Amino acid sequence: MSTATHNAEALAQKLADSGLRSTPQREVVYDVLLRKRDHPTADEVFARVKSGLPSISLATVYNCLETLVQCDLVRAVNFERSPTRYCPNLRPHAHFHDEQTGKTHDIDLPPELLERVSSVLPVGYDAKSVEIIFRGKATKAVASGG
Amino acid sequence: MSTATHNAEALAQKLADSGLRSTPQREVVYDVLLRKRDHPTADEVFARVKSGLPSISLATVYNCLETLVQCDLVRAVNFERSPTRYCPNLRPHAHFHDEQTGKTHDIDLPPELLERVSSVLPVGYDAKSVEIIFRGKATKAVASGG
DNA sequence: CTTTCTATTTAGAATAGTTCTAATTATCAC
DNA sequence: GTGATAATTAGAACTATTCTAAATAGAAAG
Repeated sequence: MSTATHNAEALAQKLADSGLRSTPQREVVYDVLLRKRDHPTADEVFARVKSGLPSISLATVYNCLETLVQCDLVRAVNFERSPTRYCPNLRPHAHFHDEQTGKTHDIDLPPELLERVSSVLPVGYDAKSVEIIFRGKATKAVASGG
Repeated sequence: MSTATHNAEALAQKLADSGLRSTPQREVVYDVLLRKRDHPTADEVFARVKSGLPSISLATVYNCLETLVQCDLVRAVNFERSPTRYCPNLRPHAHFHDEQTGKTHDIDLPPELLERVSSVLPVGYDAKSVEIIFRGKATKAVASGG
């Protein structure tokens, strides 16, 4: 079984779990995110998706991205007020935003760190998620742009 | 010397450090942020400022807020794509975003925690700032809404 | 395999927050 | 005061996103 097929099946499963259907649009959008993990914006996803599915609309791309986020297959990442970026990395990680290049890098986190961070919350605060964003410059060429 | 006067002087000093002038608009905007630390949006700041300076324009409020952020007197805080909120707390702190109420709470951080978090960055990543955002619900009434 | 029902997609309009533009006003150095 | 520069202003413009209403597709029932 090809990787694309495998992804499509995993996607179909996750969608079904939420009572949603798998569609060509959702498959292609998800596949685009998995293929090039450079934290594209909705517009960029739209451009990439069109090569495989020329008739897709931007509204659908937004819909599909939103759906994938709801199903916990994708994370939405925001830096200030720039367009939302999408990230299929489900491992615990922070984001590093390179202010010179505009690129976004995933920074893997040791699992105990998120616990340590969450432990600073006073009684009465119940966090569902923690997000860590670094800003600065990456002085070396590194993988995973965006 | 009153607190407001003290703040105004601290502001004037910080502005001067950046080669900028102190103006009534900048003073009032800053004062509004200090008076009620509930992470207001630009619109909310505008509404509050107008009672003291009815002729101020929204564009000026945006300009002043931007200036204060540049001078490191105020932090801009973004949650997803909702309007930017402004925070005069300069101590190291995270933000807790209560999804039920929409309110934002400051979470003070032990200074070593930010170092610990920054220490996960691989060689080649030079972070100028770290931001930590919690999302969830605050189960008890607590100070510092917004 | 048609009908029915609902989910999904679509194009384009609408919205919201913010930034830009060009003109006016205030302030500083002389 | 005069000229130069900084700051403010109203309103237009912009951009990312969401909404709307109509068209399409797919599953389920018969």
